[in-house]
Order: sequence, then C-alpha cells, then structure tokens
Amino acid sequence: MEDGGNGGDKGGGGGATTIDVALKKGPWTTTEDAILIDYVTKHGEGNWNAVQRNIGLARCGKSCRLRWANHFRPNLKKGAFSSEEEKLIIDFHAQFGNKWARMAALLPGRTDNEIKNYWNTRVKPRQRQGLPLYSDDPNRPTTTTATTTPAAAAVTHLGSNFMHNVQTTNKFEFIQQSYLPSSPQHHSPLASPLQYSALTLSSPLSSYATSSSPLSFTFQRPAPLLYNPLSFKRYRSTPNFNLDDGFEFPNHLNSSSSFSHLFQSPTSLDDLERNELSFEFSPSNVQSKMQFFSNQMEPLEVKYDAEYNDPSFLTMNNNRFVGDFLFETQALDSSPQILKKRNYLGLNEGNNDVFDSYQNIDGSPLSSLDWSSTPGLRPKEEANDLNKSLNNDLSTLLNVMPSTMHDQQDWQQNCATEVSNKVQSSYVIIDDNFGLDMKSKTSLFPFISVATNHNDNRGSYPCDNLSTQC
DNA sequence: AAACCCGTCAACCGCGTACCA
DNA sequence: ATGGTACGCGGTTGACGGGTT
Repeated sequence: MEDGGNGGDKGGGGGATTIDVALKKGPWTTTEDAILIDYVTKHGEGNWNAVQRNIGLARCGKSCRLRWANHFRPNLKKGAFSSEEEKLIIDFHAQFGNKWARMAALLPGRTDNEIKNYWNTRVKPRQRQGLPLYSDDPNRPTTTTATTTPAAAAVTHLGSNFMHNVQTTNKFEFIQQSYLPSSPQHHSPLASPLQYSALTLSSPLSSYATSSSPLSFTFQRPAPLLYNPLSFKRYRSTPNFNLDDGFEFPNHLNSSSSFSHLFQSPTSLDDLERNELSFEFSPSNVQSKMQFFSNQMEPLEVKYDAEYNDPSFLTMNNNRFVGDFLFETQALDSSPQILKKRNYLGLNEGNNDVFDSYQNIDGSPLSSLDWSSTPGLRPKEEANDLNKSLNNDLSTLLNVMPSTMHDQQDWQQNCATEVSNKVQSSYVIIDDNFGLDMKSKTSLFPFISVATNHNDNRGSYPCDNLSTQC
C-alpha cells in the first residue's frame, strides 16, 4: 500500500541498487504516469526497481508500486464507497482491526489506502463522537453479531446467485490450485475488466498441472474475490480408469443450466484420447474450449477456457454464472503477483473443524503441523494468519451453503464422516487469496451431473441427496 | 479579498518479512 | 547462517480544495 521511497528506497533493507539518479518525490506527473503505465504494460508488475533502472523514471521502486497499485492497477474501482462497502469496512474493521490490506483483499477494486483513508476520515471521527458508524442506518448497532460474522456478511452479500444455484442434492469437495504463470502476466491498465484474453498457465509445482489454464466456475459476486478460479477435477481412480466410466461433466447438463447453451454439441468422451484432448464450442459471443488432460498416473483434469468479446454477454441473465467465471479468469489474468506458495487446507476427518489440515504438492496428506518439514511449502506468517481467517470464512461458507439443505448439522457431521470413510483428502488451497475448486466427485451445482467411478479414495462418489445419504 | 480551518487523499516513512545468493 | 534485495504493511505527513470567518 502506501509505501514509497525516500531516495534510497529504505525500509527493511529494500534498497535501490542504483541511486545515482536523484529520485523524485511528491505528486506524480502525467508524463511519469505514462512512463510507468507503459513499462508495466510491457513488462508486467513486480521488479519495481527495474522501472527506475531500465527506463530512467526518477522514482524509486516503492513509489512506482504504490502509484500503480493505487491508481492504475486493473479493475480498480474509483469513487465513493457504496453503503454496502461502508458496512463491510466497518464489519471488517471490527474483526480485523487496522488490517487495511486484508480488508482491501475482501473489497474488490479497493485499495488498502482508500480504505484506511476512509476509516480515518469518515468512520473514526464518527466513532470518536459516539455517532453511529453506519452513515445510512443510524439505528444499526456498531458491533457485529455473533451469528453473522463479517465474512458471513460478505459471503451473503457476494454469493446470492451462487446460493441460488446451490441445491441440496450433492455433496461437494473443495480444491484449489495455485498456478504459476509461465510468463509474466501482462496486463494493460487501459484494458477493460471485461476484456478477457485466454491464459496460458502452467504449474510446475503441481503434479497434475497442465499447460493450460485451469478453469473455473465461480459464484456470483460483484468483482473477483479470488485470484484463482474454480475448476472441476476428476481424478483418475484406478489404473483401469476409463473415461467412459461415467464422467459426464460438463456434457451432461440439463436444459435449465446457465451452461447449457455452452454445451450444445455433445461430445462423447469416447472421442477423446488420453492426453490433452480438447473440443471446442462456440456459443454466441464466446469462444470456448474444453480440455481433458490425463495420463495413466495423473488425474484427469478438465479445463475450460473461454474468451469473449462482447461485454454484454456477462450481463445476460442466463449467463451470470459463466460471467462470473469469466470475470474470475480475468482476475487471474490480472493477478498482481505470482502465487509462490501453495497452502492447502483440507478436510480434517474426525471433527467439525473441517479446514485445518494440509496437503503436500504431490497430493500426499500433510499435517497442519508439518509446515517445517516441507520447506517448499512453508507458508509465510501472513498466509497462516490468513488461513485462520479463511478457516472462518470457509466455515461460514459451509454454514451458509447447507442452510439450503434439509439438515445442516447432519450434513456437516455426516459428511465429515463420509469424508473420513471414503476420501483421503479434499482440499481448499489457501494462498494470498483463496478459492475453491470442486472435484467432480461432488457438485454444488445441480445442473452438473457427475457419474462416478468407484472404490477409490480419490474418485467420485455419488451422493444424490445429502439429507438422506450423508 | 484574505486568512484560517478542516476534510480528503496521495504520497512518504519506517519497519517487517520473504526470498535468494 | 548471513547479508542484500525486493516487496508489502500500517502509521503519518503534507498538499490541496472548499467552506467559513
């Protein structure tokens, strides 16, 4: 956030190596802005000191980063905070304190500096004077209730459409991967958030990584909350695994699905070969491509890429879901940093605390206490800290989702047992942001039918009705 | 009209942490 | 293990504009 230089880019040793040029301070000129934008557009974010080194912009790296982050970063939302944002800020502050960056991560398009300034200039004075914190609701209590956490409020706020699509018929399993872009992610600050270009990502860390973008379906929200999209995975369960064994997503969609128009040309999996197969569909306005990746030892992975050139596509009611996912992909595309860590949270079979274990990169279970044994995966403190809060968030999410189900408590308890009995691990991977990937094992989405392979810990399991089967 | 006050916001400062050689 | 570099965070400052005196 607001960092910046003092000529030597001091601060924690963050030193500029080239100090020959007197670095400028103070307000940025339009010329400087143009230079910065041009540089970042061409070279991507990061390595901020190189801006000064390479193109002679007389600003230290910190100042460049700050200027970019607060003014030119893609998807920045300018203007006054909405009342909903205000409420979220107040709620977040009640939970996090002065953790402006964390709040910013939960308020898409807003910077920590913005939030901090807002707090210090609007909320704090009201607080000091004993006035209600919520500008539009003088009667609203100034503390959050025990039953509605800020995270829950956010989930509720952001996920209404998502919840609308959730039905009670399927269990689900979360997974998220972090992908390292194979090349610097370039993103024009001038690009519309709705201009999506296909990604080429690779994940050298992932044993089941492929060379294509992980794709994603995500839930409704006004702007990307997650850097990494959701993806559906189908794991090869046995050496005899057969593609024909009933993996039907996403070809098997009912007519009410918002995806249905995307998958109008049924393509039999018989037609697919074992390695990196793909077929394409071209619904109106969207170029999409679905890929299956598989080999004998690795999980089959389904990728769905799409690009579109008509922003109105996203606003069509029946495309909201796809719109979300495209938006999410855009968020991935514009991710300001390469995700360097892969922190896994998985279901802890045995109790109700479902998110406190970890998985190694290679898929082997890893105790949450074992960070030190996996140097490559050791999370920074922040990530751990975030994990904690995300534990809450995810728990909240889980609390919300089953609320549409028949019996939430039973669902939680029985599904924990179910997981324990049948599944080695299911994961939510936490990075600086978090996301949920969904194995095909289960589906939150009633319009996605997943036939299953059997007798395998990593395979798919039918659970047609939670309330009766779980 | 000038001086002053105050709110807002961009930018700076100092520090901490991650990463790497 | 250590030191250097890069980056990010929270606190703070100062410029600026609008309103008031």
